[in-house]
Amino acid sequence: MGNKRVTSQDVARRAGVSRTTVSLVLNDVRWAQISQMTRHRVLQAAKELGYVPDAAARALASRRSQIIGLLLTRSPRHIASDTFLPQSLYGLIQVVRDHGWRLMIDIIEPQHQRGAYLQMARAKHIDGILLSGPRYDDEALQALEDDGFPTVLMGQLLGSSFYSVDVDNRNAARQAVSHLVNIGHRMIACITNTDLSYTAAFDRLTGYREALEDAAIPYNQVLVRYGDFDLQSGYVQMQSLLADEVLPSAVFVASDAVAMGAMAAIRERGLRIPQDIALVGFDDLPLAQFVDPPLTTIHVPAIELACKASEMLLQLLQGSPPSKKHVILDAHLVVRESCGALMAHG
Amino acid sequence: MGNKRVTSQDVARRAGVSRTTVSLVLNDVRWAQISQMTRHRVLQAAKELGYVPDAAARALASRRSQIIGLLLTRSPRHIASDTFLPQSLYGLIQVVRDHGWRLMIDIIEPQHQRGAYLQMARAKHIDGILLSGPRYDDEALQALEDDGFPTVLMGQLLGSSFYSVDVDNRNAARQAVSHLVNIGHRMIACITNTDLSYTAAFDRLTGYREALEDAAIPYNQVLVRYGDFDLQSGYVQMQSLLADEVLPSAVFVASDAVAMGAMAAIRERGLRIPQDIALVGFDDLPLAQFVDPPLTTIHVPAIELACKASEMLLQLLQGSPPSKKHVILDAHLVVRESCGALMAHG
DNA sequence: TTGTAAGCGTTATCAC
DNA sequence: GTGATAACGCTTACAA
Repeated sequence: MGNKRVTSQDVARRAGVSRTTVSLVLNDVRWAQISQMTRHRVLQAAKELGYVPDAAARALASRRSQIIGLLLTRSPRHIASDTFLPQSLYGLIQVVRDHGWRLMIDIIEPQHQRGAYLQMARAKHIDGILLSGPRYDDEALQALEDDGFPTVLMGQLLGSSFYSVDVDNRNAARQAVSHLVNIGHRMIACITNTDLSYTAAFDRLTGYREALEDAAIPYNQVLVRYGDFDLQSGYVQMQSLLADEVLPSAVFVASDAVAMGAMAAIRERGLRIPQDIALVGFDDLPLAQFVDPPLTTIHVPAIELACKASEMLLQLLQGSPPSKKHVILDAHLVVRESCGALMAHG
Repeated sequence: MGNKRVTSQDVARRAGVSRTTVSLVLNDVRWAQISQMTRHRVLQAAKELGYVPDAAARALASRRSQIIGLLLTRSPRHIASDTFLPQSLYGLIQVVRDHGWRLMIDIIEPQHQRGAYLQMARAKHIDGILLSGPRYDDEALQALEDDGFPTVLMGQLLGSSFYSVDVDNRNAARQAVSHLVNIGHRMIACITNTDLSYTAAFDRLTGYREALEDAAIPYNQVLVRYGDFDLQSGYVQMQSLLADEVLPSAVFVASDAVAMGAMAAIRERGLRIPQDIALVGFDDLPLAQFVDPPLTTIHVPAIELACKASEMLLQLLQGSPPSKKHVILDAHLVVRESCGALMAHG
């Protein structure tokens, strides 16, 4: 209808006050004591005119955009099959919106665009960063750290000063593999979720090694394969495992998505799960309980993780830093049917 | 390091030119002919100083934010299990970023926040909207249309003037169901992807009805169930179908995710796919070919759809409206193993 | 080919 | 309690 843009000036005029007052009222500034009457008049006028503050003007003047940047550090093609992402988004958007902020999303490719973090940060497009999937070999992150830009990691980076939320990948993996050991497996292969420059991948593999060590089973590199986030990679790596002379009796796959690819390869080969090969996954995607057989896996509280991370970042941005720098959420084994029961000896 | 913010003024000073020139060079303004030397000096200075234009200031002055809003119209809990979303994001982010824009994401809940579109639009937070999952009962959309706010629908809304990209849901569904008919099924149930206020759900159900009609099979409402996006809903609705006295010999499930829930219910009941019950899905998620049995489904070019939609919106925003208002991409049946071959008669 | 100057719509610092 | 007024950092007519 009204084509001319409604500004705070218009509201001020209509309410018979100054723009300052309008701003004070609309931003609910505490220390500025506004009379109830004035306050009401302003609110009324704003409503009648359908006034919506201009985001850019506000950002420019206040020096904060009220936007949080969600940065995904994976190659774009991995995003497409990232079944974990929707859960994160769910948690994030909820929290961010409830606080009156917005979410901007971008992908940082491992190889290129190293400086992309800083680009968004320095352009003041965003006030803070939520970084998913930190990598050990990410130098640009260092720059963020030096700048002291408000950042919360979804994941972990040992030795960095970033706030972070994560599960204990190492111990969870250890738990998963120990489960396999406990039901009698000794020939246990591993397919990682992705390459080891991702901290989560590295930690999960470490957990695998530790569990073997606990059971005095020698670590055998021949039994390890490297997944690459998606189903296809699980399928291919499992095929590779199945091509060896001697087959593992169980496989720890450090990602449910990769595990589902692996399951397909096992079936295709005419083998049964868990009778011929037992499988443990990691993530507990919503899908995990619906596949055949239902996947025994590590439950990662994806939504909770996202919520916690965004809450921490918002606290940081609102001047009340969270007490804990590193939050570790519980991840635990969920036993379903892909491991079977106790193995027969031999 | 340098703590004071670098402004275009600083760059201008260093390059020995005015701020205007800096702006002209950095924005690559065509008609303003800048000498190669000046141009070079400015670029050099900007680089040396690590200058990054302030997003808010730029937006305020130019009246465009260079941000595209991706609005998802589903209830937040559906987002969590939306395995389609990652593919869309993949396409979107690619295109948007390649054009130098950014992506802001938000969820519009079916019930609340009707005005949320306008909020973001009027705040000029975003220059254009990409709307995923339009619904027939969405009144707020009308306001957008009246405002003439640049919008592209991922999906369709018959009778609206919005630009849109979609597949032909009706015909694809018809194709899927006809396939079942052709291999001998007559008792064909349907589980929708979600409730019928979503245009895609409505159209797919219509396609189902049409295929039955083509085969002179009466439409039987008893055989229809309503899914709700996620696996769980497929599981529950399939159970409901299996609880009837007489079982269908095939089910058309209008979403792969829902179909996977259905598969679990069928297995749990001790029935085999496709021998006892044949299944056709819709979407062709990356997962579809890896489940057991591999799912026969309608392939929807998700990434292409997202790319196309964002390209159209960008064209719109850059003043060169796409020639076609409504783009329909090809969706076709992919035959895998969840339907089996020709049925035995009887 | 480049510079001057007037906005853009807020917020924030003072006075009153 | 409320109102001037100066930033905020950039774009863009218009002038030179």
